[in-house]
Amino acid sequence: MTSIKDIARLAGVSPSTVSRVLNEREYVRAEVRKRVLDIVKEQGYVQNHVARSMVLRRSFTIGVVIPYLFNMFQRQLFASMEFFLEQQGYKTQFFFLRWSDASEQAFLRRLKSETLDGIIFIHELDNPSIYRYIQERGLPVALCTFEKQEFGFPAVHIEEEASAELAVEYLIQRGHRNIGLITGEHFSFGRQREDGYKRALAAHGLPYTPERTVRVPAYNPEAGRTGMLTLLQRKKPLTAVFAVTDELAIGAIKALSESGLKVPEDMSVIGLDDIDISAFTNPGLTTVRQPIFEMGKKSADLVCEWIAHGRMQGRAELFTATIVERESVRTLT
Amino acid sequence: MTSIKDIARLAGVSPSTVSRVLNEREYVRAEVRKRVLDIVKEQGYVQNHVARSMVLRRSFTIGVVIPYLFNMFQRQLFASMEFFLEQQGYKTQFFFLRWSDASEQAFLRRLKSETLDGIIFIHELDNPSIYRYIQERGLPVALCTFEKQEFGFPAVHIEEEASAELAVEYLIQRGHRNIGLITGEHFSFGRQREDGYKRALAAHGLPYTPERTVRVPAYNPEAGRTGMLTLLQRKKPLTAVFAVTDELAIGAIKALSESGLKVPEDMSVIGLDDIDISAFTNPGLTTVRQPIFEMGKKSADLVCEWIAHGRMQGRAELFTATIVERESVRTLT
DNA sequence: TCTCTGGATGAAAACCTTTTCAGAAGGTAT
DNA sequence: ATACCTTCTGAAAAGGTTTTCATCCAGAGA
Repeated sequence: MTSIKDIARLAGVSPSTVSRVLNEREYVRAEVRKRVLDIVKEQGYVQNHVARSMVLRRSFTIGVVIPYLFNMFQRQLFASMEFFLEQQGYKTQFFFLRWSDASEQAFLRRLKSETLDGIIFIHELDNPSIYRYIQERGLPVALCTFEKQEFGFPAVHIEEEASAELAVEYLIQRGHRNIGLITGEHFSFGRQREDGYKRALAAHGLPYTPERTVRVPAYNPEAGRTGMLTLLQRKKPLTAVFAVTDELAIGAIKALSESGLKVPEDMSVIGLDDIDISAFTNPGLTTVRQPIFEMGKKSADLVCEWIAHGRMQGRAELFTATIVERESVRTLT
Repeated sequence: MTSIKDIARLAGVSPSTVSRVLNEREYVRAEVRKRVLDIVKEQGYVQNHVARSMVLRRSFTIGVVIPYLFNMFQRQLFASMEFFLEQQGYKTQFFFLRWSDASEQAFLRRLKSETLDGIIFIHELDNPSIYRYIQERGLPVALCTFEKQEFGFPAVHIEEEASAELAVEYLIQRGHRNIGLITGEHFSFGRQREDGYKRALAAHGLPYTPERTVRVPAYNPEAGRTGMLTLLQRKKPLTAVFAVTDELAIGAIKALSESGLKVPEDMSVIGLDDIDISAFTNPGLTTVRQPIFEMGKKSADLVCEWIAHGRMQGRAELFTATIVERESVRTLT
């Protein structure tokens, strides 16, 4: 491997000068610059990133923390982040966290050993020790899809409760009175969306009946399917269901068709997120759209600006969610 | 940040000794080892990974090259790789490549500057210069879902042609004679699956009619949708369609339902891949399953073993695909 | 002619590890 | 007592870069 020394020798200058050329410092004669650049090109030399990181004590790498079994919504989110991070000259290092203490501990160790320049969370951690470490170290950070009041980190998210309310409101306005809820465990957005559901009910004087709520262990289609099945089994009158994520909704629709029920004729279903695939289900899923792409961009910008300015720039970035009408909701007459 | 020197000073030994303890070398008194370990724990010290990579000239990092707009199949694949790589003590660095020369060049530069220990491709590159560079450098590598005869790299994949043949054969055996094909551009698997389609037709004495084939610019649902629409437009008699990927098939089903056609009553659809979501479409997608998880594991193992033994271990790993029967294919009577 | 100024350059230190080599201490065989 | 192992330890070099500091040189002003 050719090093900066080789280039220096070949160009008849010192390594310092080559470094200056490569990093576009001033104080180097145009003639010398050209000679160096020519040799660099000729030799196909590129800076050794490891050595560079070591001396500069920064890695030009942003960590992105994401659940190991990330869903399609999170996938689109991190694709968007990666795109903007790359655009600004940063590499992205993904950390896929499992839902275990061991996994979080391993992550903390890597965090300490790895010289990241910043970090974005798309995954809400229960254990505060990691957030605490980040705060103490003053590492630039952004939270995406949730917030942590206690730490005051910049957070990028929609108004979860209001968005859920929007979905249920949509159902109520179309004449639905007996509305089921499929939600999941863990993560504040689950609770918040549940609260939004209750608030919408309350706003219209509808009673909250616990039998119409089912709580499943994950936010994926399979969980949505079993959730819908148990809801059906309880035999409470039901004309519509709000699933707190699109993936749950997709599973719910599957369960309904398995049970010989038609969507939306026999049962309306509404989701929340608007992931890509929701436009391709049968029937097309009516849902509430999070501006995924923009949220990814904003998160990336937030850490990059923090790094550039040396201190935190914004606090919270609230995005608004909007209804996407497709075919999974019927108007009752 | 505490360094190995701080630990050494605190423990009253030299940095060399601390290093020996940390790397579990022999020749250090049990008593000293314990003292050092205690201080390490007390100080929460972890080795600086960058410095370590520099002196060892390896990064314990494997690169995974994947299309920027990776599909759900590739997503499951790389999740599986990441899992096994992590298990063997490697970090994973993802490279999301866009479909452009600039993107490939940028990747090559990073490849040169980054000291990766190995690399896995889930993305077939047209330009041979990258493969050539890897070969010259002797970098451990594995190809997943395709192969490159000229380079002799280890490759993990199914028999593409035979798998496609299996799908079409399934259709033929259920009485279908007029079978459409939706395939995409780029990537050898598209061509190979197309060949499999033709071979199945030929094996049963059925004519190949170009009007029943449509080639779309991508392998995603939207492309599948437009593909199906043009197929329908051509008004050739058709009772079944083979989409070369599940995502295409999902889009095709959507197009059919938009056109008022029922699957499988009016048209049968079969895919290939068996991605997670295929079990949740309506109707459930009949498809051909690639053993995604195992293929990811095998790819990871291949590079890890290459690294461990210092030279290439296997050449090609062929996996077999199997039919997954769901509800999107009807038997003609 | 002498001093000053400012641009251009190189030598060397620093970043944090690992590893080689040499040496010390203690034991054993001659 | 000497020579020779073993086991353990530390000093120093090495890895590839950036940056500080010192030096050199040319031109300007006195």
